[in-house]
Amino acid sequence: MSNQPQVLVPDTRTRILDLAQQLLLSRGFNAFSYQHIAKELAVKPAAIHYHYPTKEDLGVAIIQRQRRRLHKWRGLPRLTDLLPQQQLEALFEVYLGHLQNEQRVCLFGSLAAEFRTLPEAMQQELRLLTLELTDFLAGVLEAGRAAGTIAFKGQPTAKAAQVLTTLAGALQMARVHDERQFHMIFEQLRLELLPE
Amino acid sequence: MSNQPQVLVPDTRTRILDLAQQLLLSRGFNAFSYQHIAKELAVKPAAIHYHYPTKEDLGVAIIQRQRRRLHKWRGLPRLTDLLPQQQLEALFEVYLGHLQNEQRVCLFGSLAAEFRTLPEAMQQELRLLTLELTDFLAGVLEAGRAAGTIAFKGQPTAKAAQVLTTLAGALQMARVHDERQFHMIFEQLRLELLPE
DNA sequence: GTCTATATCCGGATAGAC
DNA sequence: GTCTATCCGGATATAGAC
Repeated sequence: MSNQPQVLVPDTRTRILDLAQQLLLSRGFNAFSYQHIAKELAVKPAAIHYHYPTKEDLGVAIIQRQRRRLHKWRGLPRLTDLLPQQQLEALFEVYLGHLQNEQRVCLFGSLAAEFRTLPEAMQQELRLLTLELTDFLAGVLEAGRAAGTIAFKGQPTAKAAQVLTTLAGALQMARVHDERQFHMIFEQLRLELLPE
Repeated sequence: MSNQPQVLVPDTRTRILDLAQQLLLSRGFNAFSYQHIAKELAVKPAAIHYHYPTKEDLGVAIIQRQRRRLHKWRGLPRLTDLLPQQQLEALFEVYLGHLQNEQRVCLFGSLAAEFRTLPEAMQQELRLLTLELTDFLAGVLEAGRAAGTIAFKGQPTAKAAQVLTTLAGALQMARVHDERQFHMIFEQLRLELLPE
């Protein structure tokens, strides 16, 4: 789920975006500043403003990139060739990755709490991201149930929304407590969806 | 889940706490200020500092009051006399109440995202609150399963943690999208836990 | 218990030199 | 593309009058 050409050191613009996303996920949108980024990258805040004039631009860019990554990821043969239950496992792996990156929260989980304080453009992008993610998962769940390898009651869309909010919440739990809380919830999900 | 004596107009100290909690739930901890509270209550920021010297004091007071309310609520005969599945429904009602109050998020869902930016004392109080809530729900689930009226696989503690994070996440979903998203997830939960 | 006045700091953002 | 310098607003917080 990385989309860089083989460049060892990304350009400044990308390094800003990478770091901003890291800070967003670990501190929230209102609690990170251009100065945080500037200090870490050893540049001045004005340089950041050159690439992203306003904080809103920066926030929007983060979410849009994540949407592009999702689209690309959904289309990878490495993913589309998999069986539904394997695609579900692949999605689980992404969330496990969040946990291990010391980030411990996904974009939705980071932005939902302060949603009402976000610029309109960011709100709209986040809505699109969650809709697209839900849509993808609903398709996987439906196909898995048809094939008899994924189990759940009710409508695929409802179940997909439930699973995604649970995963987001589980990452938040890991932040408040520790990894074991996440794995507890995680295994509970797996137990219910993928019974042998 | 209200613990005021029959006073029509609460004292300033309480009005501050009430409003601060409302602001916390709707904007997050870092995005509300003493000035917001002061303007709404038609007093000056210095008056707030008199009652709660620092913002940390205010934040801690909010969580501690919620913990006291939970303890009181758990012990009410109106609750303890109920059957497990009814206690579960009563808990669901609390979350439905959040939704209808235009608040649309619980304390955990509000604070988890910016957790790392919170004062240590608030972090500790929030940990205690979630532990106590999980403990309560785990007991209800276990009793319900023993009585054959609540259905779930796995350990009661794991299921309790999963249900609570799902509820927290569902409220966040309602904020990002609309109430229907919440009800979808909500009915999915009910469908799985309380089958007829 | 609430006010005025103020100290201090940090946030996002812009102008213009290099 | 990055810098220096600066503006402006808003944040938490305190001192001391009333």
